This record gives sequence, structure tokens and C-alpha cells, in this order.
Amino acid sequence: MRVLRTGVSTVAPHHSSEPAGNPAWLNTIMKGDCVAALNKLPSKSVDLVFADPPYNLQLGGDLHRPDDSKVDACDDHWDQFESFEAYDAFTRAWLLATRRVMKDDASIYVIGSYHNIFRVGALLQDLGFWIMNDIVWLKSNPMPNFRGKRFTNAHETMIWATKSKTAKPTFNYDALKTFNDDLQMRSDWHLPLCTGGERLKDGDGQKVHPTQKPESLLYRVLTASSNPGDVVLDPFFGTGTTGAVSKKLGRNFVGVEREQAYIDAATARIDAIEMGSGASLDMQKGKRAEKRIPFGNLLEAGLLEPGAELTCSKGRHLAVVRADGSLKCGEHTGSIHKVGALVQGAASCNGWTFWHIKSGRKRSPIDELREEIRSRLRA
Amino acid sequence: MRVLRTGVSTVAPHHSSEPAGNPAWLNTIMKGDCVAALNKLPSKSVDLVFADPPYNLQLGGDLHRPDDSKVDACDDHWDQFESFEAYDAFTRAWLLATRRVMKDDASIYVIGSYHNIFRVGALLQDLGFWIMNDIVWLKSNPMPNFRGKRFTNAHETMIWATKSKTAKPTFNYDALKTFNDDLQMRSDWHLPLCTGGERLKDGDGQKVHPTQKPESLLYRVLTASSNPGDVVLDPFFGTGTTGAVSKKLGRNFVGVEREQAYIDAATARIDAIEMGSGASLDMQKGKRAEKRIPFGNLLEAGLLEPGAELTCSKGRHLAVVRADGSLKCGEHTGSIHKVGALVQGAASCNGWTFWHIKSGRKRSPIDELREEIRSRLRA
DNA sequence: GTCAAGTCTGAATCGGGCG
DNA sequence: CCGCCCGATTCAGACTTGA
Repeated sequence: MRVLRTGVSTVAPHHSSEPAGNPAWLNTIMKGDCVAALNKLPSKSVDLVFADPPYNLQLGGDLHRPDDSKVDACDDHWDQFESFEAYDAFTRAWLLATRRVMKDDASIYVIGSYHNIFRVGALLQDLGFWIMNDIVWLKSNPMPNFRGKRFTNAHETMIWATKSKTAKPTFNYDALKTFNDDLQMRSDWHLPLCTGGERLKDGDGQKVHPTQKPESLLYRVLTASSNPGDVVLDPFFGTGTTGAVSKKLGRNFVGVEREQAYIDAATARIDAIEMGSGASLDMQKGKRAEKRIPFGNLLEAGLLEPGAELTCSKGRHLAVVRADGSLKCGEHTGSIHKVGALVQGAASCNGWTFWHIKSGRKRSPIDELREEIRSRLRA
Repeated sequence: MRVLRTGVSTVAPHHSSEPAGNPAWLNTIMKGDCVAALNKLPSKSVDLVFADPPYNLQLGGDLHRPDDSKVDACDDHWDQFESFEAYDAFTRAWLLATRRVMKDDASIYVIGSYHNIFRVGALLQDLGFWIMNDIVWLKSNPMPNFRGKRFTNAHETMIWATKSKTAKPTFNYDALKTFNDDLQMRSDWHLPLCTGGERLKDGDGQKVHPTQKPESLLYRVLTASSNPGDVVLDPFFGTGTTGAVSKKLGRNFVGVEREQAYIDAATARIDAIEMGSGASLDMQKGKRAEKRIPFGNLLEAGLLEPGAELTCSKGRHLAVVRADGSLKCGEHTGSIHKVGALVQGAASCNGWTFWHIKSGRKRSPIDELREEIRSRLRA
């Protein structure tokens, strides 16, 4: 993996036509300031953004455990801001730079704690982003509150947003539902902290980065809001969890990071990963992904004859199929959906599952005939 | 209980010296606009504030369930704001009015959803409040996402703050820890919605208030951040959950509410409560039951790789694991349970015990990997 | 009275392609 | 851009109904 240094830019200015193949910045870490680096990327070029910005923790003095050991707090210089105004200006700048490189239907996830997430969320709204969900990452093993003065801070908050209210972001609903044992994925995610072998350590056994995120978190974000081959941007790349999971899941990434030590650790980490590929990356698809079969096809295929009689599952309503693929039920005529809605007095109706045909003694939904057509098309 | 109408104020102007005994406004509902009513209270007079302001939901058209029934949305006039600016101005005004009546060491809790909570949190910080925690109320029974377009919105967020960084708020650490089976109370609270007998209904069986909060939530807030005899203010009193729990726990309350229908319901509700008769009021504890582990967690945790091969115990059926946690076995795809049922021609199947993975020469059920996750979560 | 099956509902920013 | 219309989409828990 190459590292592009944006301070001494090795990224060529972007003209309207990219050379064939992947652009030079793909699957690289750009070194330098977040906004300056993002400004070197072409606009509308990324599908998903995961951002883990500085939390502006505003820590006071040292904190000691009951056994008097010192807590290794996040007091790095990059987490120091003079005021809320300074933090807001910083946030607004990187959000705007990020917004420019997002495709119109791209998603952005920003993670934070109560120190910064309210400011981030309000600014997202002020800048015209549209919030889809907030998600809480519940830590199974959070650090306890040693002083007993507050609740154990056992979660962080992620905001999922799009560029605008009208955006139609990728959301792999069916894949997530399957992933979650056939229940809808909820806004609360129970995941352990990044510890043990996953946590990057330096030669002295010290952790390389104070707030390394667990791969499980990124795994779920990428599964939810991207597809294989998509481009995932992380403007605060750190030790590269986003890049690592992107590579495993067959996504492309681009990162921005200022600190050379983090870049070095991330580069080694990602180089050691084998790129995911092939059928194992296929996402579980739902009915929406299936090709649309007009009702008339059933007549063309000979699966139904004009004059065939359809009923609802209880046999209460009776309709006749006409040669043009419309139904007639008493005074009502129209599509299977329209007539189904009319006879029920409902606002809408899925005619495929509402209408049944007699096969032997039992009634089966005409959806089974549609499935027969689909299987013929696949063959 | 008396109701004070602040429009035709029955509250005498407050001088520096209160007459002996409780002030007239104690344990009453003040009718009228929130800010105007609060301005009639003496400064620095309350110990705890619980505020459930309008969420500014910005709903679009109607939403229907899959069975075509209409969702009874919260579309009340009091939740309509013209813009974020209007909502911010409203929020700033009631926060400032509330701040004045808070004692220096008082606590304030504000609850909201992603529609409004980020604005509330940022404004709290801008006005000099000091955030102690954010707390997530995880709903065991939230409304599902009917269209499959987002994560199930399964939580709301509460912010606990003080008037300033130097405040020393009440925090009954030991009481909470005892309640929580001798573990520190965490920032995630697992509580069901307010339904059933607790939910106030009118003569037609319709809910009186669209967003009545569960008493369990207030019980925990009051236990954490107040003492018997304290004064608890709720500037958006609604149907009076704050007043009801205050009375049960031997706290004093003062509420502000604009809608007469809510005031009537709250008055009857609170009058029916016997002070301190809280035997039935056990604080809802965190769930002790074993947590459900979705199959996808095995991939996130790295215990299975995409592409891994699973078989039944005899090795007869072979399935491949995909990155999204679905299985593929011939033409069949879906969850471990669904595919297990399909390959056996069974109606249902426990995928955890049906599917095995080879470890060395023998096959072991993937249930053992789930147990490994559980032990990590316990650690 | 018991149990099983069916109904109802909860702070919701809930569609998309084609003409 | 607007309108039409196809047709996809739900979990937990309390309550009601009926055998």
C-alpha cells in the first residue's frame, strides 16, 4: 500500500477525466491536514464516510484508580481545543470538505461521546445533512467510573446521515436482518471494546492509538451502508480500522491522517490483510432486488388462462382474469393490486399475495406462479 | 392537588422571604406557557429538573403498517416548528428560564431523540451547563421500521447536566449500585415503553398523551439525582409522570403545562396516589437474562471468516458463510436457521446446533463459538 | 377458569421507477 | 418535476376472543 503525502502532494490535480483504472488515491493514506487532503480528492467520489473525529474531551487533572494506578487518558495534543467555538469551526470545516467528496447518495457515519456528539449532530443538521438514525454502541466492557460520581459511561453515539433529505443511501436491510437472526437490526449495537490481539501495540507493549475502534463496529457499518467495490473514506484514519475492514470486505478505502506513527502502524496492519473477494461477499438480497414480473407474463407463459378465477385466501372475493391481464370483480376492474385494494376497501394491496388460485383442493397465492417464471428465467 | 393558572396568576410575587411552610406553587401544576410560568417561580428553588420537550419530529405523510393499518403518529400542534432556528430559539428560552430556578447544585435531565437532542445538547453547552452523562433509554419493545429503510429506532437519549462545571449534584451512587445487583449503574437503561395499565386512556380508550413516559424511567432519575423532600420541576408536565413518581418517592414537584386535557388527566392521576406508597415501585433492573447473540457477531468477532464451510453433524449438507452473516447452500440462501430448515425440508430449525464447523478432525456445532462470544462479553 | 390464537399498538423525520 | 401505480414491509407485549 502506498502512502500519499499531501503536504508535498503526490496527488495530481484532478481533471474531469480520470485515467482508466483506479485513481492514484484509492486504497492509500493521505498524510496531512484533513481539510487540505480532502480538497485534493475529486468531488462526489466516495460512497461511504466513517469519521471518528477528536472528541474534545476537556479532561482536568490525572485520574487514578482505587489502587492508585494512573488511568492512561486520551490527552493527546490533537484532542485539545480552546473552546466550543474552536471545536465547531474545526467540525464545520471537515464536514464541508467531506460533503464535497461524497456522492449524492453517499452515507456518513460520525462517532463521538457526549463531549462532542451534540455539536457534531447540530452542525450536520445546520449544514443540510439529513439524519437517518443515531446508533448507540454499547460497550460490554467499559471503563468503570472510579470516583462513583457519575453513571458508568458505557456507550458511544454514532450518527448516520446523508447529504440531503432526498438522498437514497445504500441500506442492506435484508443482509442485516439475516445477520441478526431474522430480526430487524436495531439502533443499539452491543459490541466489546477493541482489546487483546486486535489492539495494536508498539515495541514497548504500549497501545499505539488511544481510541482504536473495534473492527466489529466497522464491519457492521460497512455491511449496512456499502457494497463490494464501493469507496469508503475515513478522514481521521488513525491506525486504520476502516481500511482494514474495507479490505477484508472487498471495499476500497481512502484515509487521511496527520501522525506518521499512526500511518506506519496502519500501513503495516492493512498490508498484512488479504483482500476479500468472490461470492462470500455477496449480500443477502430481498424481493426488491428481484426482477419485476408483470402479471400479464403469467398469461403469456400459459400459467394462467383468460377467464381463470382468482379468490382471496378465504375464498370470499372472486375475480376473473381477462386476456389483457386485468381483473374483474363485480363492478371493479383493474390491476391485481388495484382490484385487491378496492374489494378490501384498503388504501393499497399487494395483489401477488392477496389473490389465490385453486390447485387441487387448496388455494395458493399467484406469487407462486411468479416464482415459477423467475426460476425459468434463471435457468 | 391545586392547579395554579399562571395566565390569571394566583402565584404571589416572590419576595426574598417566603412565609413559613411550603410555598403555594409546591406540588401544583402551573397552567400556561413554559417560560412565563417559570418566571413566576423564585430563583434557585428547585433541586432537580426533568424535561421532555417537543421533539420537532418533522414527519411527512402518513405511514402504514404492512397490514395497511395507519400508524397513530405524533402530529400534535405543539410539536410543529418552522425551522431549526425556531426550535433553537424555543429551546434556548426554556433552558434559560429553567436555569434561573435551579439551585446551584441542581441537576437537569432532558430527554429527546435524534431529531432534537443534538440541538438541545449543544445549546446546554453553549449556555454554560456542564454535561455529566448522556444516558440511553433502550426500549425493549420499540415500534419496528415498517419500510425496511433504516435501523429500528430503539432508543432515546437523555442528557444529565448541571448549571456549571463546579456544581456538586446529588448522585446516590450506592443506592443505584445496590439496585443494580452491586454493579455500577451504567449509562444504558433497558426499560419497556409505557403501555398497558400504566398508559392513561380517555373515555374512548384513546391514549391521552402521545408520548407518556414510563414511571420506571422517572423512578431511576429521581433515585439517582434527588433526595426525599427535594423539589422536582417538570416544565413539560404532560400527563404528569414526573409528578406521580415524585409523590410516590416522597419528593415535591412543580409542573408547567399548557393543555387543559393533560392537566386534568395528570391531576386525577396524582390525586389517586398515596404519598410514599411505592411498594410496587421496584426499580426496573438491567436484564439478567442471557443476551441473544446474532450469528453475524461471529463474523464481526473474527471467529468465522467469510467463505467458511459449515456442515450438518453428519457432513451431508454443505453451506458457505457469506460476509453478511447469511448462508448459501445450493440455491438456498438466508439465515442459519432458514437455510437449515430448507435443506431438511423442515418447518424450522435451530441453526446453532444444526450447523457444524470442522476443528481438527471432528465437527463441532457453531453453538460453541456463540458460547465463546458470551464468555468474552462476560469478561 | 385455562390456554391458544388473533388483534392492537408504540415519539417514525419509513419507496421507487417509469412516463 | 410531477403523477401514477406497482408492490414491499413489523417486533414485543398487552389485550381480546373463543374453544
